[in-house]
Amino acid sequence: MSKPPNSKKAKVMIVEDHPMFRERLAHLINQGDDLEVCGEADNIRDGFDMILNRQTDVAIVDLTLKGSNGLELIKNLAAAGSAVPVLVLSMHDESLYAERALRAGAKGYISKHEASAQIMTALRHVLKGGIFLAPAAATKILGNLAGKSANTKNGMDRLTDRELEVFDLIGRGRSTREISIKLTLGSATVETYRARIKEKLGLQNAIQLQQEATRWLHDTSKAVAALS
Amino acid sequence: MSKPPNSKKAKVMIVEDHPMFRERLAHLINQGDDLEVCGEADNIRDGFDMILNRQTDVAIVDLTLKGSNGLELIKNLAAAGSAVPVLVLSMHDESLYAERALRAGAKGYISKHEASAQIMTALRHVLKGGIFLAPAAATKILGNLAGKSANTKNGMDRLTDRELEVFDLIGRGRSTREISIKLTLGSATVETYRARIKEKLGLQNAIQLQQEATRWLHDTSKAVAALS
DNA sequence: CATCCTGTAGTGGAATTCACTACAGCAAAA
DNA sequence: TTTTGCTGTAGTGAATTCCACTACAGGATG
Repeated sequence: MSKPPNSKKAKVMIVEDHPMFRERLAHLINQGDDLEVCGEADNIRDGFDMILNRQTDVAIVDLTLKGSNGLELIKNLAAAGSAVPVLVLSMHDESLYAERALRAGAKGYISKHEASAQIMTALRHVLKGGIFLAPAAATKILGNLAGKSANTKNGMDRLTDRELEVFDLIGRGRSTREISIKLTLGSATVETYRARIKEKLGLQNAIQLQQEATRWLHDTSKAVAALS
Repeated sequence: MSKPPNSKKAKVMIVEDHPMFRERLAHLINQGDDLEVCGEADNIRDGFDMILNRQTDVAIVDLTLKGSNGLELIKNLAAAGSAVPVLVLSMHDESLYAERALRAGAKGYISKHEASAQIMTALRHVLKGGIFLAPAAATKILGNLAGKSANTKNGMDRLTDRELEVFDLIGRGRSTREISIKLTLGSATVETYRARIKEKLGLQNAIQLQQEATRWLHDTSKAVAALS
């Protein structure tokens, strides 16, 4: 591998499946004199391999990759004993995901809606070993850790990672069978998740489940509600 | 900045709420010698004003802005008699959105997952007056339009009273059986309505039907709320 | 009058949903 | 250090629903 021996720059791995976003990110990273992109991936497999094989110093990972869940990648890295700090990027502001990401082993969580300077700040902070969290997410998580009472958690918070993944797919209109294929599971397993989700969210039947999921996806990706 | 005086650049308006994405887009647009960014907005209000006031030649609009739906912006533009062609950007690949966008008056629909070159191609195509659609969405929509060529009413308008009634109840989460009871019909009859609705709206299966109905109800109730 | 559209309904097989049960791994609790 | 509880995974069989067709009558339309 031919690489400049002079590099004191920290190596950053990008795992992100929106080309435009990735390009911009790469550009910003390479612009400073302290960071350089050492690889880009648009799926968890490549991301995983590259992070482990290229002496990565820090990784910036999108949670919602097209093939599968970025959470998966983070868990795999942790399981493989990787010490590479990970900053999670997400288009959901929902601190729901922030908590899950941190639990999975990420060192930071930032929304794609943030200004680029803010994202770079977060990246550098995480590289230095810090934890980066947006204020909103931070208060929520801290609150959760403090309160700790399980019954405080309402609705969606109670869903496990896997359940949430299935819920999301349901909202995207995927049938049980499609979901089972996508996640490489038996359809019986997906059925179990559906049943558990229904139970946790207090839904009566498949129709309500479908509706809740559709609405949830609709509402979380768009509308933060009227300014009234 | 070498700007050939003989060639007027087309003015592009960007309405997109992810800063990183917007920056990259602006950069790509300004890079060529045929286009230039004439404004950027991250919400529909600013977007609307700027498109109308700055002799915009083409607009590129994200469908999922925070605060509200980009669809709204497109409809408003159409209502205001604007002739500015709009290319819709979306992170949903779902062709359901593509159809809605075109109906609302957009001239093109492209996913954010596409490569940047592809997006620029789409933008230029739309600027020149063309319609740009990804193959998947195209086949679906054309299929819908094909059968009853030219002048059939679009979408919902084609539903008969009874069908609309059923559609509404579906959106409210009623099962086929519940609907049949509520309307004092045989459940077989309701099934027939479901089948006809699916056919008229070009829906593939029960899941899509459910989703469409849910969304429709959601949208219309939101519209009603906006009026008051 | 021939046809299309709409409201209503039936049939039978394919597919999905649902209510249970099962079990292993792991973490928290006792 | 057992025990308990949650999570991820999967199976079974019965109940329900979906779906593709077919059917027919009363209007509207051409």
